[in-house]
Amino acid sequence: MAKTEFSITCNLCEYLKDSLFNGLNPEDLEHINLHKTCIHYRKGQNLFYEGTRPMGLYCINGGKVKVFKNNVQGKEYIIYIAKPGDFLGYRALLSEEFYGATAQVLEDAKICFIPRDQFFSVLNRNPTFMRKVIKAVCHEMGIMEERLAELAHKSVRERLAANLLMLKETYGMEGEGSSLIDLALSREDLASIVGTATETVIRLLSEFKSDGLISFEGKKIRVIDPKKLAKQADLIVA
Amino acid sequence: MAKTEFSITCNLCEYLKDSLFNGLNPEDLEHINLHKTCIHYRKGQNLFYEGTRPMGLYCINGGKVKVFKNNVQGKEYIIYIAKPGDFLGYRALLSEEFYGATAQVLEDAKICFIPRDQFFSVLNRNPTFMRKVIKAVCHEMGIMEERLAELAHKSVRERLAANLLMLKETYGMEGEGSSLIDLALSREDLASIVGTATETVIRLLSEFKSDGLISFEGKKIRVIDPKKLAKQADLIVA
DNA sequence: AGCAAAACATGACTTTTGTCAGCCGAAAAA
DNA sequence: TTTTTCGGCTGACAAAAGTCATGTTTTGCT
Repeated sequence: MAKTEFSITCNLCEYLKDSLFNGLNPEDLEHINLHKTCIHYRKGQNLFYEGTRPMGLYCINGGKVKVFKNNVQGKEYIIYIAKPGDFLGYRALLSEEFYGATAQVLEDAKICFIPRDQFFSVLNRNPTFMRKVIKAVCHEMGIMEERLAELAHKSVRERLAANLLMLKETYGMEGEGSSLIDLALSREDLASIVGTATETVIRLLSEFKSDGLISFEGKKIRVIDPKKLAKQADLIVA
Repeated sequence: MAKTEFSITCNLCEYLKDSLFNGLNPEDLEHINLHKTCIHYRKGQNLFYEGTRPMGLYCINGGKVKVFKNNVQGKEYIIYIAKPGDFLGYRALLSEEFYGATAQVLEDAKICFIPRDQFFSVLNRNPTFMRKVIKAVCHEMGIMEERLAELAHKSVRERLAANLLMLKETYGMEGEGSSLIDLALSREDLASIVGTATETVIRLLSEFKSDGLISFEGKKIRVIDPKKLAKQADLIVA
């Protein structure tokens, strides 16, 4: 269970090109590189907890991490699932607040930690980088607004279908005519994404399956008919 | 129905102290001031529409504006309600995307418009201002995450109670022991905030009223017992 | 391999919420 | 002033989704 370190160099990182750090000048990237710590995490370990103070920024180099809020009864709502190349914990860091959610490793992960001060010093001397950060955060916010409206007005069936399509977009591995969602999600986690009860997800999934929209492959879901799924996600009414 | 201009100077604006522009150096504030246009809007007029390109930033100097998304059936979901001192439309402007929502005047308003280029030039030469913007946006995002989790797991009754308390915090005019929500909201608008049907809001409001939690004062709602309302907002189960 | 725990599945039932229809009263338009 | 429209309100009903109970399968552990 001991956290084991691993070593990697930022400017050689395979995810750099998709990351916010892409385009950062070499000296600043090296500054980040020298101060980061890279650690292996096992499934189930927590990166940070809701209500605690952020000490830095997490950068995912492998595996998957879920970020969720717990409600009074202990039920989870998953805000999002981070994959390699994603940053975690920047929201609270930048707003100078406590974490609003907990981050837990879903699949064994390799994660780099950049201390708060090092990140801020790079941020503060790079207005261009700042602009990129603003742009990214505002884009995220647009997605949030979308989800908010969806949650407010769509049925559980529609939301499940929409979320399956979303997961396919983000984690889909394309095969012939169908694509596999490369994420070992439990039904409970899926329910926490959709915002419903586990039993409801189970029932709807088996409906989708018998209607030939999806199939199960081990712990993973394969999307067979994205078009029909999209129909379920929108409104059947026309 | 003609839009009529009005005149105001930024550095004399009574809302400057609560605004993001507070602390901006005098030359930049004057730059904004010289390029802004200030217009009277009547109830029902639109500032901008979902799906169109942002041309600048709106700064509210009087009145109230609702920002909402329309779903397929034309049902609204109100993302938020802006009051004097608030900025509108910066999210899409900064993410360089189309507007994700529509802004419509709820109560006759006085609104200044700052063209895109003028705002960006001030932003780009003020890293400190940028940092303030990042901080504000990230704070907003935390609120969104909160609402997302609330929408996912709370019942309509809980959400209505929570939203009434929120509206009280933001628009409340304190009286002896009770506070009036200074916002002429229709039941339909309230339903669009809570994410439910108008009839449900009506029923719950009259329950809250007969339980002595709120009372009606013209078109407005008075919060009589915030404590009990908070109990309704959380979980009664304990 | 064998066992315990967790995840998945299904049925029965209840509760919540949405929808539809109709009514009333106040405000706006003619 | 009359008429129309709109917002608020209520009842009846249907549909959606949650809860509870129980059984089965899978997984992980020793």
